[in-house]
Amino acid sequence: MRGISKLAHELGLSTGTVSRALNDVPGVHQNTRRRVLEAAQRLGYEPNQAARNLALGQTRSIGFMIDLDPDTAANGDNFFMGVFDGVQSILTPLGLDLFVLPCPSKQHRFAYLDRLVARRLVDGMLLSGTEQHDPRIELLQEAGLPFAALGRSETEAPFAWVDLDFEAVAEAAVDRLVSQGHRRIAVTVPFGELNFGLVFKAAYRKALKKHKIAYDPEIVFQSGFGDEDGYFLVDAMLDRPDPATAIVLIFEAAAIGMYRRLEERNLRPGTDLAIVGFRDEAIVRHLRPRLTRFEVSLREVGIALANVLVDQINAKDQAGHTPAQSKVPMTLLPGESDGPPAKNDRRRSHSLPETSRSA
Amino acid sequence: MRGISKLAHELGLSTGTVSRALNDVPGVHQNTRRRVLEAAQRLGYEPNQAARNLALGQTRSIGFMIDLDPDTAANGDNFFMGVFDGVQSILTPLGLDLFVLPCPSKQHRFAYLDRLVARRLVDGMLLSGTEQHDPRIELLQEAGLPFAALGRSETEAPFAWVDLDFEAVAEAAVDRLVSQGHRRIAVTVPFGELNFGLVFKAAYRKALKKHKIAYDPEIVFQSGFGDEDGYFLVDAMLDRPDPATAIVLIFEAAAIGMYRRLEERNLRPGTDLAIVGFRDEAIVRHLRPRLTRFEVSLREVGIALANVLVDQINAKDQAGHTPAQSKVPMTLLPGESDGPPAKNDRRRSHSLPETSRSA
DNA sequence: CTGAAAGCGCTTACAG
DNA sequence: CTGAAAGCGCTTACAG
Repeated sequence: MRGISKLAHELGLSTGTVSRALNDVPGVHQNTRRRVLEAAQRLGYEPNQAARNLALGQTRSIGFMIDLDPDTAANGDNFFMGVFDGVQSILTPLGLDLFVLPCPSKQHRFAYLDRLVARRLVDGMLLSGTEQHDPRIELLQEAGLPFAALGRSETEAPFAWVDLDFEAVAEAAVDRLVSQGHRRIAVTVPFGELNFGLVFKAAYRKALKKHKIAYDPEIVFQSGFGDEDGYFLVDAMLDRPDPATAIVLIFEAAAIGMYRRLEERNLRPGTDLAIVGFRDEAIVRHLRPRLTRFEVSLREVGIALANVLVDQINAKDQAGHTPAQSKVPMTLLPGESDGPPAKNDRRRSHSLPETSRSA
Repeated sequence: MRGISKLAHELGLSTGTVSRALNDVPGVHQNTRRRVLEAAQRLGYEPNQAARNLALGQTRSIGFMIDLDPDTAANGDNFFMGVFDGVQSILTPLGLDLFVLPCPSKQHRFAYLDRLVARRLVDGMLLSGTEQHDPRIELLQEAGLPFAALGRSETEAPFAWVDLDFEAVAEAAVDRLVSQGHRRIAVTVPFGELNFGLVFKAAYRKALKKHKIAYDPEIVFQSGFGDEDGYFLVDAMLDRPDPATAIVLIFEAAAIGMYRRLEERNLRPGTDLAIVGFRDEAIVRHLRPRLTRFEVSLREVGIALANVLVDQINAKDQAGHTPAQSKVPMTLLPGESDGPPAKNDRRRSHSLPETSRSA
């Protein structure tokens, strides 16, 4: 005999009573409950999770799907740990466990999720790295599994999400650059289908419009998450007709590469090219001149995300429930990397050091 | 009706036969098997995980416990994603799922693990951030749950582990510095009980002995994982009698802070102070002068770790099985940050800029 | 080769 | 307030 029946046997009780005592079901004598709790404690009893899940039809656990794809993982690295902690701070008090489910780099995200969902492994799912059209969202909607996404998507039906306030970033950055005298402001967007690129671009266009600046797709640069992407960005930006005088990044690491390449070209960030960085991170904190960037609490992101999911779980089967959606604020940390445009443009040096990657 | 009984009903078969067909149990007619597989595919059937776990007494899944403790999380950030991918590459083909189990920053590691183990959530466990004495190891041994640790520990009974080859790092770094003419070589060790600090220090002492250099505990510096730790390290190193001429780091980010502080003091890494960095990472790749550092494949770490665990699982209940233990090689990437000691020591400037943190 | 039945360890109406 | 029993959805000896 093992598990709850062993415990019940030792106590001379039925498993039903023991179960009720353990689960705080009302209608158990106080003394009985005390005896049960004491014995459980003493014998180190914990209910078998599988049996409990089967009987209850739920798992009391939440999955958080992340990508191990090296392109985005480099980014995720400095992002998710903080988010997890925020998520846990909400879930743990509710008795919900968090399992992080890393999708192997070689596996298809949809197939990976599909299998997990069908196996009824978790009661709720957290998604990240949402794409413009993200079939995972429909999958979860059809499966009736409560979920919340870290990131928006163009998907038709409304769904629960939390996202960074990319609109605020675009507006604050453009406003600030314009007030410094910039009129030709470049931006970065991610490669591929990641939805935040769209969101950011739209907000950027809106901000330009506000200042009556024409939109020029030529100075919207695709970039990856690495600092080397910033390195190559400098040449791509400057070695073209009518180069921009400023750029707004939505990748943390890019600023590092940009600083390095600018230095190699004997140019100075903030003087010869204005740079507004993205998230405040240890890796950019010590750039000189100090990088203008945005602060966001990853813990708050996790908290918001967990709250939105819990709301979905509570509202399950509730007909007219509107999924919650919220943006986490990003506040500007002013630095000296985004000064006014240079009076005399010394950026087209003819004795440039070669970049390590040939064009 | 749902699940396997629904599937069986549609096919006019018993659940037993369907189960056997699905699980490749021999003794099912070929045509029957084909029909079952086809129907399962068509109806998107996946076995309920809880029911399967309960019937089998196993979960076919592996847990990987990580810490969300901010002190170490900053490190883990740039470490675990690569390791996960390596782990998955071994587990997935074996039909084992990986759940990452993040221990909330406020929760006690032992209690967190204890609960997971008692609930029989996984068939095997991967541990990280092992401490000198790590009670989690005994917990798992007593529970009889197969496990492998990323990192060694002083724990009595032998257990399965994979670790970075800190010995090779210490020896290669000291050899190289000595051959450049250094005799006074400092090292860093982590705060707290993390076991790799001990391992590294022992290897360092051994390497010194080889070169007949006396060990001086005064130049063994405790450090955290952040780049700011490197920043403060510079003053701690230099502003003392008889400062070391070289230092070996076992934290990636520290080099960044050191470079910055040295620059503020008008000193040059590699010329005024020799620095040997730790793991090659994007964040140190662009330091100039180029940082001498070590390369290790995180994927290989994950692969080794998963293999060691799988070996433990297979050997379960096997009496005389010796747990596998292995070190992942770290190979030197020579840079220019560790040149010979300066002829004239210009390190004690009397017009130092203040550090931002007062002493 | 297939089916009927027991069992995995819980929870929860239903009696008493 | 407590117990006996059914049921959650699988797997697997045991018959046939």
